[in-house]
Amino acid sequence: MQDDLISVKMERNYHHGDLRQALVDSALTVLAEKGVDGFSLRETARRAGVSPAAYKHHFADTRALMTALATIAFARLADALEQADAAGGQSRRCRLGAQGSAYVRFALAERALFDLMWRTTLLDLSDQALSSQKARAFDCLDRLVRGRDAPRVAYDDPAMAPTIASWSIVHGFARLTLDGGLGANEAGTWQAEALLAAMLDLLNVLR
Amino acid sequence: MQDDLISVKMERNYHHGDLRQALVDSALTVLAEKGVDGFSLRETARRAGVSPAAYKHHFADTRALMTALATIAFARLADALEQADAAGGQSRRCRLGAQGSAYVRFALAERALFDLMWRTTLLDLSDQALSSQKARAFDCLDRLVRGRDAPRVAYDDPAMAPTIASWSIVHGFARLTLDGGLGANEAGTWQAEALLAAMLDLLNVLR
DNA sequence: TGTACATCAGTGAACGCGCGTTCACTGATGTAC
DNA sequence: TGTACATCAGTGAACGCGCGTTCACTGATGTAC
Repeated sequence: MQDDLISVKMERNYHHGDLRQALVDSALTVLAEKGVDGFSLRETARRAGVSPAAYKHHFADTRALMTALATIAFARLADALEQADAAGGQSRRCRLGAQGSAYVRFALAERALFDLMWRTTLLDLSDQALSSQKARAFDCLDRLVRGRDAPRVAYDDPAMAPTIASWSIVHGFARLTLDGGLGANEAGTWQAEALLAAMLDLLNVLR
Repeated sequence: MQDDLISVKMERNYHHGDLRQALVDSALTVLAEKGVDGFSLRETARRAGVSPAAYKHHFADTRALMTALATIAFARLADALEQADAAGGQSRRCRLGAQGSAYVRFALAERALFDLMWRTTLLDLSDQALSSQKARAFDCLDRLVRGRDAPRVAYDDPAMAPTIASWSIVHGFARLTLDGGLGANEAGTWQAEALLAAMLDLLNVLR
């Protein structure tokens, strides 16, 4: 009863309560529905039931909002990879398969979010939160492939080849599947999982 | 002298001569300069020195023009792959390296064109010329990996795994390099070639 | 060879669109005394 | 506890933009007789 009154009051408040979160939520919805190219800030405001100028108190510009969304995306990806790694069992080969499969599943399930993560012209790459979540995802794979205690080296160091090869193969497969490079995969008949497993078996990356 | 008069006459002609080709040419320029997202038909018309409506006699709509550009892109890619394959020598392993390297070089050199090829929402996927050039590129790699006489099978057939794994690794690497997934590669210090070679060596795809 | 006329390939002004952002504003909240 | 006032978080109308496309048109070309 009391709660109802409060929540009604909050909904009708001139001051929103947590508009920032509400904007992020509806932005995620709009993004998922319309895709990266169809995304619009006005539509996001509309969904949040708020005027198109309201967002300015929470985000400097569209880029800032997009960057927040991409940060969430990388965080979710990192979560998925870490979870898959933990559930992957003892064998490193199995864990590699589990991570790769989680990567592809994430890309296929969250297509627009996955697109946004790599549409770097739309993002603020100097954003700390973004790059730290991105690093979290990368490190999860790198620790598995190169070993937990491998020294940190530059991305273009030859020692990185196994990690980058693994990342490339799952990333490339996800992109080709999403972008129709591999024929018609609309019907869902595409055996992404099985094929991916077969592909990772071709990769001499562990040991 | 005669030629000069003729060419001057042609330039000033109310009728253009070969507007279709001129539009394609300036579209390629605009695309390279502005990228896929910054591309505009009006700008293309401006560059061709022609009114914004003129294109209608040669292309049904923007999508048709984009599709023509993507077709050219796939044709160029297929050319590059075939050439690399021919120059790759006897060893299949070397030819694989040569094709992979050509693929990545194409992507890095023709960034906007490479982007467009995979931006399928902008293209008319039912276009015959487009799909035949796409197939040319795919077949070039497939013949090398699965062998010249391998039976045609569906893309999601397990027998396709080696071809798709190879394609995925070069495609993924190209995309990650372009999209900054692998750290700052602006300065050109990125050793794409060497790293790619090391990666392909990790792939057990031939024999 | 000349003329009438249909067809073709352009023009350029205009339309309508949705966008991100600006602006002056207003209503609610929090604080000082 | 009550009041004055600064601050904050919204409103909603308006601006300017460039876009793709439409429309009625016009100038050049090709063809029939």
